[in-house]
Amino acid sequence: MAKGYDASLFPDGEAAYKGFMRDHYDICILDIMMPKKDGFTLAKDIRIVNPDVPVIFLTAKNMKEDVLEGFKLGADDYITKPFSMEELIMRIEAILRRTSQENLANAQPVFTLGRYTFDTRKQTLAEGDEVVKLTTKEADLLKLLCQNANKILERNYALKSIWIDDNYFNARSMDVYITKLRKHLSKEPTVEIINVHGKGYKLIM
Amino acid sequence: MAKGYDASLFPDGEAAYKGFMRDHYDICILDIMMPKKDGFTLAKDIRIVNPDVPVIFLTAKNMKEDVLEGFKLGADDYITKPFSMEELIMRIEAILRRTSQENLANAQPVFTLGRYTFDTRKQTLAEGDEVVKLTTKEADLLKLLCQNANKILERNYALKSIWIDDNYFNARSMDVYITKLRKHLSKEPTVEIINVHGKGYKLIM
DNA sequence: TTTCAGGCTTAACAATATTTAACTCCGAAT
DNA sequence: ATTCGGAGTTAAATATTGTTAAGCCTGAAA
Repeated sequence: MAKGYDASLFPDGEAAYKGFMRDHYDICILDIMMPKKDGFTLAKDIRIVNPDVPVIFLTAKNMKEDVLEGFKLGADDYITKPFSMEELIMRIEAILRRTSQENLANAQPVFTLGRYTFDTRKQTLAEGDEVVKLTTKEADLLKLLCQNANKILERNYALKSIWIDDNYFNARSMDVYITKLRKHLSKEPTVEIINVHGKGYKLIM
Repeated sequence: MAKGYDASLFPDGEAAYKGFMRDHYDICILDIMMPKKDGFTLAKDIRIVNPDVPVIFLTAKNMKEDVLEGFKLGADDYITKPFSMEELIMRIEAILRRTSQENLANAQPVFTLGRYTFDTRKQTLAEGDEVVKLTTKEADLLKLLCQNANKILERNYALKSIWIDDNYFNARSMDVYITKLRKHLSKEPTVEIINVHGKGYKLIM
């Protein structure tokens, strides 16, 4: 898609809900007037499952009550049609700028994992004077886990990000790398990679 | 001031700049058309000193170029006059919700259940030195119960939150997990999960 | 160009987690 | 007291994850 975003478009509220449950999204842009499930209802359902994902409402209506209703549901912004694509993109970026502190974590080249020090650039895991070289995949996966420390790293997200394609075999491959990372980190009991069944993995530290 | 905010109002851009340098502000709402120093220039000056403070532009003009210009300067929102005070407040709160989010949502990670200690992050239930690993679903459900301790946890809510869909089979599944949790907690008579017929469950402690 | 080692994937099987099923029990309403 | 739907329990079935090792590919050394 243009501007380097990877986006999904759904024909109605129910399809959007199913899509949201299946994959990871950084932001939701909901049309209030949608077939089957309107934007407000969809936002409520999404909030039950994920209280944090940013939501922007999109509507032709310009009624004050609707705008207030939207913000009460925890909207991050509210755009009335007609609007320019530039403005929508600007507003999306304004929100993501605040939301994804990943940019900060992304920039971070070195993580401290208990007694270990993980250097993402050198791809090394050091414990005192003992330095272990990690393979590229090991380092990529550990980096993602560190960036999402104490939060869930979704399978889909990790697979798409490291393996590009999230098929069965790549998922098995990822499991293998989780095992390897657990072995690498096994000396440090305060650091743990736990599985979140059906969702992904979480680095606890 | 109304709504519990502590706000300062400045007659022009220069006064606002001096005010900003003197005191701490959580958010800036800048009118673009101001005497002495316009909103854009002021925003640039503020950004030099503080790249993080949220900025909202306020203007009578509705020109696209202005809006885009504002967002390029790192605006968090952009409101055109006339606007209602409610909407302004809603938009301010939407931004502050994101900005001042020191993981209030993640809230309490550890609960004490009589002799047991439940760690939601590690998904463990500890009794002295004996630590039991809970499965994801067990931990999710127990967490919901703890968050609603001594209050009723409604079936629908729990199902939507953990199982996504609240159909018959998932309700049966939830029953199974209630049984498991009761077994896990069986050594502690002061903690009990009771059923509220037709409504849900209540964690008594 | 051939060989080899490292890195990654695939396969096979083991262990866990979750759902479904079958049946029992209980509480509220008639 | 009877009936019915929700709730409780256990076990089997299914799905997901964990682990080990074999196989395959590729780039660097010989």
